[in-house]
Amino acid sequence: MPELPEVETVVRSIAPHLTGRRIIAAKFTSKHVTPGNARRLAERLEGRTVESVRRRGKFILIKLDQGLLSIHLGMTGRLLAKGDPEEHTYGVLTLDDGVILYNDPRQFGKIEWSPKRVERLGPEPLEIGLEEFQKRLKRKARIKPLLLNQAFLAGLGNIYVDESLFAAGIHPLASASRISAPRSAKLHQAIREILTAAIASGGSSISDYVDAQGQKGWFQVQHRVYGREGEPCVICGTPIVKIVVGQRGTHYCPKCQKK
DNA sequence: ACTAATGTTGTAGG
DNA sequence: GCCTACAACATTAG
Repeated sequence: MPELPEVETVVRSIAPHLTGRRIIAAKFTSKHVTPGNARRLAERLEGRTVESVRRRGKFILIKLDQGLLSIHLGMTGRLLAKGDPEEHTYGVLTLDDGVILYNDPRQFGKIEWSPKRVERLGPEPLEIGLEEFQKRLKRKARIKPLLLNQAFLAGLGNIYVDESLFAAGIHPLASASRISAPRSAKLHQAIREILTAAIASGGSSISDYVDAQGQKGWFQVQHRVYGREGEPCVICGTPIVKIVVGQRGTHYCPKCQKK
């Protein structure tokens, strides 16, 4: 479900329910979502008070009076501030006021204590400056897999990479180092504008994504290439093409996006 | 039955 | 170290 805008929306919608709350009890029931010792993780959480909730890349970081809890939603994770446990509920936090549920049918998500993975993340796409962005682009890799690399930039996923490359007029197979300065400047701006607009729309709900209240986002209606294979390009009318790049479905306009 | 899905990680090879 | 392809994780929907 989750790329930067979706995770940001979840953080904003869950924060009021978590901040200042005390965790009375915790229970985790998936060896995939909570690898290692789920029981010990629960014990570490019980009795703790939540100081703040923030996002870093696609991670939800919950700062406690002692320690840090991180939640990554994987592909189908949902963090909900209401409802009852269901078939695929693998985490329950009982608060002094309220309950937080973690649902995840595919169990690709992760709930961890002070994860090392967060330290390896690249810069935030909404914070990096143009100069630094262009400097980091001087690499041999193809632009699409590079933008998906969380150590390069933290938070972009398949939808927003395709949308950003379309907006910048860059072919997904283009070599990053060969993108001209005006083009990379356009890409930098496109990423910022698209992520900002997506956050304002509450994210994109393709299949699973909802916020902490169970509300869907609406940015999917503004997608210009993602999920539009065979449909006319909104700029030139050429049918949108779908190929595979780095094992990921990749949508682009063959006329508007040149290598 | 088969394929693809908003993600990440580990391995192998160039 | 960088880059690429492939497999794996588990479930659902078309």
